[in-house]
Formats: sequence, structure tokens, C-alpha cells
Amino acid sequence: MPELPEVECVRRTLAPHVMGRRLAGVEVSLAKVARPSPQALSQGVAGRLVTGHRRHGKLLSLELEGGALLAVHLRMTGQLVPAAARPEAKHIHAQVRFADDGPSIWFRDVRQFGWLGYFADQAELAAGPLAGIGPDALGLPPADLARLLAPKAGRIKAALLDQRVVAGVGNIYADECLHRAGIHPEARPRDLSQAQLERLGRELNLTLAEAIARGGSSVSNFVDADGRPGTFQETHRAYKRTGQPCPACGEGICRIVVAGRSTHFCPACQKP
DNA sequence: GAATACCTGAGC
DNA sequence: GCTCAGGTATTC
Repeated sequence: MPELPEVECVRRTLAPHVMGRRLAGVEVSLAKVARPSPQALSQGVAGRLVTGHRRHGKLLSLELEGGALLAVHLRMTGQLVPAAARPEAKHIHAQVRFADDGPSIWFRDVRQFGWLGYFADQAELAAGPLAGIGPDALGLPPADLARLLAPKAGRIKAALLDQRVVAGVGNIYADECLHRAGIHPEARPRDLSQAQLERLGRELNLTLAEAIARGGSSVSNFVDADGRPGTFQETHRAYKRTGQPCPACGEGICRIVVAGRSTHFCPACQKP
């Protein structure tokens, strides 16, 4: 968290705050959040217009005049908040400033895992944070997901969380789409049918699209770039619902650990 | 492919 | 005061 839907919501709400504005620099108060360094980040972006915005998996990037990019990874608790949202003063590690002296964008991150980076062009981004990353999960044809998963010998949940297989799925949406597809999180993709894997692909697409429509899941401190939380957590069927009834059959939701991650599933709907 | 490190705050 | 939360790089 934030995962693909939350990053997508940040992208969409951030756009009106930054598009067409000229950057002045980035003031960094915690050096490790700046890549490759606070100086290189600030000098790299300074003077450039923001001309576009993209997302690949959980990585957000602003396209700058001349082909350079300002990329942001929110990791666990990162937030991008415009000054208008009156962010809490604590845990703000960087301020993205604009030449028009208008409102800055603040980078806030309680756990300090997230980062902002300057990349000279798409190739540098592709060779860096996007190296080895699989196709974006949003809109991925179910047959493609099935083909990517089919040869995997490990647990299906581990494969979904592996960004090299498919980009953007984290713990919440892995549990949610496995529940909707009726697949046990410890199942091995290799042992599943083509039909089961394609159903998973369809459910993943539906889950991500619904989550985006509801502004994402706010399970810890997630807010979009307008400071607003999402509501998709209200419709979670498995994630963090240990002991509560499965919405499909009424059985109690179970919690186990898979791939080192807390995992929630219905023992009746998701038989091994 | 699994364990560990990185972090801080929430909840016991 | 302890455990847990979890995305990803690193290390076994």
C-alpha cells in the first residue's frame, strides 16, 4: 500500500496541480529520499516544464520538457500532497517547488521508504527502477496474465506480488483477486488450469478498476494528491477480514502467512 | 526462493 | 515494551 490503484489515483489527482507548470527545484530535508542525490535531483528538474504524467506498476513519473523525468515511488507510506491540502507538518522530507511561486507539492513519508528521482530520459528510467519489471496489471489481457503465471512453480500469491511477473499488485489486491477468482493463495500456478488463470486475470482487472473508481483503499494512511482517502477498503472481501464472514458463503475468513506476507482467504471458496 | 533490513506508529 | 504492518533491495 499504496498499490496500483492508489498510485493511479495519485496520478490523476496530481495532474491538475502540476501540468504545464515550470519546476524551480526540489528542497530535500532527508537526503535518502532523493535520487541520485538531493543536488542532482533539484538541478535536474529545475527550469523544466511538466509536460505529462505516467504510471507503470507502482511507479509514478512526471514527464519534463526535453524528455527528462521526475519519478516517484511511494512504497509503503509515501504521500504527494499539494500545499492546498494542508499536509501535516510531520514527516515531510521534500518540497517540489515551481518557478511561478505558486503552491509547492510536498513529499511526506512516515516510514521513509519512498523516494523521488531525476532521470535524464526514458532509457535511464527503464534501466533503473523499471529494469526487469513486468507489464502493468491494469488492462492486462487475462490470457497474458495466464501465460506469465503458468510456468511458475512457487505459490500463486508470491507470483502475483513479484513485480517482475506483473507490475502493480501488492498484498491487498493479491488477496482480493484470489478470493474473487476462488483460488487458494498457496496454489501453484503450474498446477492450475488455463481457465482458472484467465479467470484470475479477469478478476484482477475488475478489482483494480473498481478500486480506482472508489479512489483506492485507505487501509493505513493513504490519501490522493488532493488529500482525500479512498473507500475501496469498505468493499474488501478477504483482506484484513480475519474471522469475519466471507461475503460469498459466510465462512470465516482465515489468515496465514504466504511469501512472508499476511494472507487472507476463505477456506470454503478457495479450496487448496 | 526465502529471510533480512530498512523505518515508524498503531495496537495490544 | 513488544509485535505487526509491508514494497523492495539485498543477502543468504
